[in-house]
Formats: sequence, structure tokens, C-alpha cells
Amino acid sequence: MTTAKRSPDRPDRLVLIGDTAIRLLVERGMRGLTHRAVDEAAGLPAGSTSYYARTRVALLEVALARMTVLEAGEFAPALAAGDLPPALPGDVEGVADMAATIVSEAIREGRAQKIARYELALEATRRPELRGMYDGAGVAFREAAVAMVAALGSPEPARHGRFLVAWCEGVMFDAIAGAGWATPPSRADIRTGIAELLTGMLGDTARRPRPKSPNE
Amino acid sequence: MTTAKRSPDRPDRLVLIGDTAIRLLVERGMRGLTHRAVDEAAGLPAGSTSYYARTRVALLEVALARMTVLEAGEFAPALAAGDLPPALPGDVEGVADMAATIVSEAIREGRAQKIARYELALEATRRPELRGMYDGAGVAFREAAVAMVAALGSPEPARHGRFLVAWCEGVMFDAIAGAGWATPPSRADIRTGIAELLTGMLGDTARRPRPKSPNE
DNA sequence: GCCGATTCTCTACGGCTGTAGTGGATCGAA
DNA sequence: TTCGATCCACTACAGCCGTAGAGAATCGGC
Repeated sequence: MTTAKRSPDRPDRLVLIGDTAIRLLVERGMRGLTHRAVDEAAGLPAGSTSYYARTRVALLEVALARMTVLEAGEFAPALAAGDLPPALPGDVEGVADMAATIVSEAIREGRAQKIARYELALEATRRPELRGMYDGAGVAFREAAVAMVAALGSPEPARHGRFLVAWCEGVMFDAIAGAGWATPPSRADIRTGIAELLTGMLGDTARRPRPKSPNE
Repeated sequence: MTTAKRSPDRPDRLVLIGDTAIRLLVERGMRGLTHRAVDEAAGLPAGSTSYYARTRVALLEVALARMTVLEAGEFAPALAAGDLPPALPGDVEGVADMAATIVSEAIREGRAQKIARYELALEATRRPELRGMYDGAGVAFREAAVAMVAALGSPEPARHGRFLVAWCEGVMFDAIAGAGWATPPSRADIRTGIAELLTGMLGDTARRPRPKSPNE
């Protein structure tokens, strides 16, 4: 009942502040994100951001909360459509194809959002208040990965899901903020890479109990 | 001849400033790295950092240069000892073992340094001056990875080397700054994961030319 | 022992930062 | 319509920031 009533036509100020904070984080980094800069960039009256987010950590929380919503919105269609987990025990290619789409788009259209996310991840390293919010944000995505590798027949879905996500994160970081920024991998390369990773995970223990060398 | 002569006993001020800047980057983030903070944290007379690094970007360059030296020092023993590339065409386990050691140590003892590196990578996103220096820093490491997978028999060493490094980076980021910070993977898990990735890479194209589905 | 050049210390300055408080505008209930 | 409460715009303030320059200290050649 404290913040329940708002006129529905006005795009909630906190959303605007959150979006602008994310934009500043991307364009100017953590040093460029200030209360006054948000006011200016968002075209808000001076002091507005300082009112809605009284302290700096509150401002970071607004940005992180907004980013959580944005990221959830990205995966919502795929998750809601029941596409994952694909549930076909051997469909490595299908999973690789879908994951490659996500990663490839994250590198290109989603580049800015990823930079903001990295910035907040680093900040969460030093601010316990942000840690919980950050960790909670990607939990649905990570659980989907675990469910997916489990459906593929992984004998260790927890570890395999975690490493699958880590592979994707590493490719994204390299392409967005790392040395690979100038030559981001093609969607096809990513797809092949994920397929190789999955094949290695499933082939070693699931399909072949132990014999390490191929049969010929 | 401009900066050639220095009394050899004094630990070069720039090294001390660089080390301290890295420490501040880890402990307080980009907003905590300031000329005055370095002076104070390093016990230098007020204004020293501002003299050695006249501008802010100069200070970041000092930190990045120092980090490049530190990281080179870590891999120097292994590289100098001729351990890599191991050069045995099928020695997946050996390579996985060595890489797992590097990653596992980076997560634990090297955690702080990695945080500083991420911080600078993000900054390089916005500062072209830092970009070249950052990209050049890890080039030896990445080339070693390419040489290694080539020695293992990879038909696409460039792509495979890149993705191997990306996998490692992803695992490290997750364990250091991501949601996996509370439960970092064990060295054994990392070793297994790398072995799976390499098996998938080499098995799919090298050992079997084309037939995509298993033969049964 | 002297002196010019280099190396360093210290201080100044305009500008930006986080945060809090004050007073006016707006809204819903009576 | 009146009035209390909420929402918001604006201002104040103490402190820290990057950067530049003036002068002291130190060093090496003579």
C-alpha cells in the first residue's frame, strides 16, 4: 500500500531511471553513473534521481532490478513457448542451434546490456547488497540449461549445465569486452562449438561407458 | 635516455603505483581508483601519483602495463620449461590437467588479479587507448592455446583454441564475479570439463570425418 | 665544491559527487 | 470545497576529483 497507486499513463519514473542508469553504465562506466547524470540523460528535473534513489547503492539496485526484468523478458518467449527443454535425449544439434541463437544475439543486439551486466557483476563483488539480487537474476536461465542437458541424457546435469553456461559466458565476454571484440565468432561457429562441447559431455560417459577411443 | 637512469635499489615508483592501482581496483572498483587514493594506499607523498601519471588514462595505463607484466610472470615458468605445447597428438588428459591447474589457481590465488583485469577490460570498451594494450596482454597465452590444440590434432586450431580459452574464461568469471562465486568448481571438475570439451572438439571432426550420427 | 638539470613534493583551483532537507504542487477523502 | 497526506522539484553543503604549475630537493659532470 505504500507505492501501489500511480497514474497508469506515465511510464513509471523508476523504469526510466533504471533504463537510463543502464545506458550510462554502458557508455561511461561506473564512474559515469551518478544521480545528476541520470537526471540529465533522462531529461528529468534536477534532483529526481536523487529522490527516487536516495543513496548510491539504491540507484545501483534500481538499475539491477530493471536489468533483471529486461533479461527475463528476453528469454520469456522461448521459455513460455515450451521450447526448452527440448527433451529429445539425443538432439544435440537442436540444442546447439537454439543456444547459438541466444549467444549470437547477445553478442550483437544485446552487447550493451551485457556490458552493464558485467559492470554490475564486478560491483556485486564488493557490495553484498547487490550480490543476492545479481545471483537471483540468472537463476532461471541456469536452471533451464541444467534441465536441457539432463534431457539430453547427461549423467551429471548440474556440472554439465553449469559448464555449458560458462562456455557461453566466456564466448560472450571475449566477444564483447575481451580481445576477441574485433572478430566476434559467427553464429555457425558458435553452433559448432556448442555441439562439440555437448558431444564431449555426453559421449564420454553417457553413450560410451568407458572405451575412450572410437571403434575403428 | 629520457628515463634510463634510476637508482637501482629503490623499487621503481611506477611499479609500486601500478601494484597499488591494481589493488584499489580490486578493493574499491573503478570509482575507488584515484590519484590521491594511490598515494595514500602506497604510502607515497601526496601528489606523487599525479606526477608519475599526469592524467587519469595514464594511471590506467600504468596499472594495465603492470598487470601485463604480472600475468606474463605467471605463465613464464610453464612456457619457458617447454611444457607447452605438450605435442603429444592424443594427450587430452595431459592438456586438461595442465589447463585445470591454471584455471583452478586463477580462481583461488589469482582471484584479485582477475577482478582487476575484468575491470580494465570493461574500461577498454570505452577507451581506445587501453584497447590495444589490453588485447596485446593475453596474446601469448591465446597463441599457446592454439598451438596446444593443434598439437593434439585439431583440424581447426584457431577456432578450437579460441573456444578453449573462452571456456576457461567463462568458468573463471562465473566463479569469481558471477553467480557461482559461492561454490567454485573443484580442480577435478574443471579437469573433467576441459577433457570433455577437448574430446568433443577432436572427436567430432578429427577422428571421424563426417558421419554425424553414431553408427548404431 | 659548484652548478645546471632533473626529479620530486606540495599546493591551488574549478568542477563534480553523494546525500539530506525544505517548501510547493498535487491528489484523494470528507 | 477543504484539508491532510503524499509526491516531487529544488537547493545546500561538505567533501573528493583530475589536472597543472611553482618551487624545493637531489643528482651527475666538472
